[in-house]
Amino acid sequence: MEKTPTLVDVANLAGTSKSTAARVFSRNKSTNVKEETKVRVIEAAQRLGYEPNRQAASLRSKKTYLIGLCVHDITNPSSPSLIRGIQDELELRGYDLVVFNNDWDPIKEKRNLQAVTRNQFDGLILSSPSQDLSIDELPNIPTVLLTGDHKLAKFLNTINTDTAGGVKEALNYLYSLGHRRIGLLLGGSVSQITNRSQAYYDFYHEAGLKVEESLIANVPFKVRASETFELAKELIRRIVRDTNKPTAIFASNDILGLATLQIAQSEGISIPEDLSVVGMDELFSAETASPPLTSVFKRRFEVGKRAASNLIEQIQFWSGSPSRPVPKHEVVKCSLIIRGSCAPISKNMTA
Amino acid sequence: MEKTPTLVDVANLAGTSKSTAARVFSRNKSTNVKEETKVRVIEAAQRLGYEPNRQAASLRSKKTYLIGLCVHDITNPSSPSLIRGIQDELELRGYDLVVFNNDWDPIKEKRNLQAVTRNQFDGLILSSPSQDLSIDELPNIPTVLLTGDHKLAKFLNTINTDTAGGVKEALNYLYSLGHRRIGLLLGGSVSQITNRSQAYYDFYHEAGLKVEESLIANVPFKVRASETFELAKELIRRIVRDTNKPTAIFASNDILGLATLQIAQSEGISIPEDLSVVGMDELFSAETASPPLTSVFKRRFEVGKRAASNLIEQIQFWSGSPSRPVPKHEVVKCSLIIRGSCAPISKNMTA
DNA sequence: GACTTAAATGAGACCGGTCTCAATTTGAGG
DNA sequence: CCTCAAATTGAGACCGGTCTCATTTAAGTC
Repeated sequence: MEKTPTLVDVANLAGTSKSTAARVFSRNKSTNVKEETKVRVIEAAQRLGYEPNRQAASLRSKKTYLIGLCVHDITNPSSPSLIRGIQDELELRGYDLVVFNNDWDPIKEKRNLQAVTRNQFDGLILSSPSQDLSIDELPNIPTVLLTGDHKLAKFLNTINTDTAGGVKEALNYLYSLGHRRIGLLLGGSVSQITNRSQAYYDFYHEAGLKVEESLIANVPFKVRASETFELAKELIRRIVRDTNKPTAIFASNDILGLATLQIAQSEGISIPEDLSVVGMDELFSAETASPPLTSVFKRRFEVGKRAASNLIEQIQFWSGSPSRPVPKHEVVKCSLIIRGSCAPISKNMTA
Repeated sequence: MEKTPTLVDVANLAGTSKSTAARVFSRNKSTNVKEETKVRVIEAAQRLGYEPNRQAASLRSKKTYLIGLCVHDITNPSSPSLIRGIQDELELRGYDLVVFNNDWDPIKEKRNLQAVTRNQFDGLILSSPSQDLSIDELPNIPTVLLTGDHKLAKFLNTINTDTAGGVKEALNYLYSLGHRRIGLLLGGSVSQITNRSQAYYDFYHEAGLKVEESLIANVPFKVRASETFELAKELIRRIVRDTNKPTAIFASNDILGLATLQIAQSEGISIPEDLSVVGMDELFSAETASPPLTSVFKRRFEVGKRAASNLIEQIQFWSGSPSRPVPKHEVVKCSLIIRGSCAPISKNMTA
C-alpha cells in the first residue's frame, strides 16, 4: 500500500507550484491557468493516479459536499423513491447523501443530528422530524423540511405533498363513479390522520352529503408495516361484514388498501364488482396486487428532487448570511393512478 | 452564525492544553486523563456547544468513519432491507453509510468508486458490481462483495445468499405437496438465471424426474421493475394457457411470482386450488398479495448486517497490512415463508 | 522599447484536529 | 526526604488541501 499521491506530488511531477496545480482541480471556475500548464498537471495527475482528498479540502473550505437525510426508516416503502429523487438531483451537483434512520425515536434523532454536525454536512433534509424537535436543536445549516404541519415550518423551507388534494381527488373519482357511501381507512401519524379525515369531511360537506361515522376506521400505527397490515385486516373485516357496509373504500395509504383487497378476497367479496377500493402512496405493491390497486400517487421521487434542488439553492445563497432566510413553502400535487380496483356503482349491489 | 468552537476554545476554557483536551474526545481509549481534568474539559465543551470536527480529525488520522455501498438502484425492492442491515450494524461502531446507485451502468459505477476514493471512505460494500469490474479499479480499502460468482470473489470477502439452496427448498416443498410438473420462471441477470436454472435441473435430476423445457420461461431483464412485470405477465399467460400446463410454478423472484398471481386471476385460474405458486425474494408485496405469496426469503437484512460486521473486522485488522488478505466467503441460508399460494396436488386438476 | 494592465504563477499561512515525544507530576517504597 | 517508574500533561510538527497576496510573465498600446 504505497502512499497515495498528493497534490504536491502532482505539482512536482508537472513542474509547477502546489498553488497552480490546485487551481486545475479547483471547483472555482474563475481561476485561470494557461491551457498548456493545465494539460501538464492533468497528465501528471493521471500518471500518478491522483485523486483529490476531500477531507483536506473540506477542512479549509468548510464544504464537505455531504448532505444528510433523516427518515423514520429506510425500509418504509415510501423512502426509496424519495431518496432516489434526492440522490439524482444531488449527483448533478457533486454532492453525496447520507441517510439516517431515527425509528420514531427522538433520542436517536438527536444522535443523528449530532452526526450531521460532527461531519460538517453542508445541508440537511428532514423527512418527518419528531413533533417536539425545536429549531435550536438543529445544526445551523441549510435545511429542508418535508412536512408542512410541523412547527419547524416557521423557520425552514418546506416541500410537501398535497395529501388533502389527493384525498379529494380520490373521493371525487369515486363520487363520479356513483359512489356515495365511501368508507375511510385512516392510519399513520396523528397529523396524517387529522389531515386526511379533514379532507374527507370537507369533501362530504362540499358534496352536500352527510358523513356516517360508522364508515370511518382508524388503524393504530405500528412501526413494522406488516403489523399494521394485520391490524388493518381485522378492522376492515368488521367494516365489510357490517350490514350497513360501504360501496367503496378510500384507504389513506396503500398498506390499508392492500389489506382491504386481501380481506375482500377472503370474504368472498369481489373487487371491483362488489366494492371499489382506492389506496394512497403508490407503492410497487399496489401495481402488483390483484386486481391492481387504483391509488393516489404521492410522487415522492419528485418531492425528493425538489427538496434537493431547493437545498442546493439555499447552500449557494445562504453562505455567509447570519441567520436563516424567510422560509418558502412548496407543494407537490398528487395524481390519481387509475387501475383495476374501482367500478361504477351501477354494477354494485344497491345496498 | 458565530464561529463554531474548536478544541482550542475548549482547552482554553478548561485551562488545559489542546493535547489534553483532545485526549478526552479521542476514540483511543488507552489514553489516560485525570478524572478531574476530564470533567473540566467536558463541562467546557458542553458550555461552548463543542462538537468535534470530523473532517479535521480524518485528515490526520486517515479515518473517516464513512462506508460506501454500491447498489444497482436503491429503488429496487430488495435494497432497503439490505441497507438497513448495514446501517444498523455500522451505527453500533460509529460509522455512517453513503449509498450509490450505479443503475447497471459501468461508467456510473466507475464515477461512484472515484467518489469513494475522493472521500477517503474507510470501507466499501459492493452489492453487484458490473461483470467486468476489475480489482485494480477498486479503491484500495477493505471491501466486501455480495455476489458469490463474480471474478472479484478471488480477491474480496464475500457474503452471499444461498439462492441455489433456496430454489431447492422451494421445489422440495412443492414436490412434497405432490407436484411433479413445476414451471420455472427465470429473470434477472445472466448469472442469476444460470444459477437458478442449474439448481432446478439438479433438483429434477436428484428427484429422478425429467425436465420439460416447455415449463421453463425466461423473462428478459428490464431496469424498471414495472416493465419486467408487464413482460412477465405476457409470458406467463402463454404458459398457463398451454394445454400441457404445470400444476405449480416456481418464480425465481417475487415480481415474477406476483405477475403469475395477477395473470391467474385474470385467466380465471384460482390459486392455490388450480395452481400453486412460490416466489423468491420476500418483498413486502408478497405478503400483501391476494392470496399471500409463499416465497423464499433471502434475508437481505441479515446479509447486510454480516457484510457490515465483516467489513469492520477487516478495517480493524487490515490497517497497515500491505495487501489484501486471503478472502473468506460466507453464505446466508434462505428460508421458505409458507403463505397461501400453494396447495397439495390432490386438489389440483390432475392434468 | 517603455508603459500599463491583465493573466498566470508562486509563497506561505491556515483549517482543526491527531500524533509523537519530551517535560512535569504523582505516588509507592525505602 | 529521596528515588524512580508510571501517570499526566504540554509543545509543536503534520495531514493535504484552500485561500490571500505578492510576484512574474504576457499582451497591448503608443
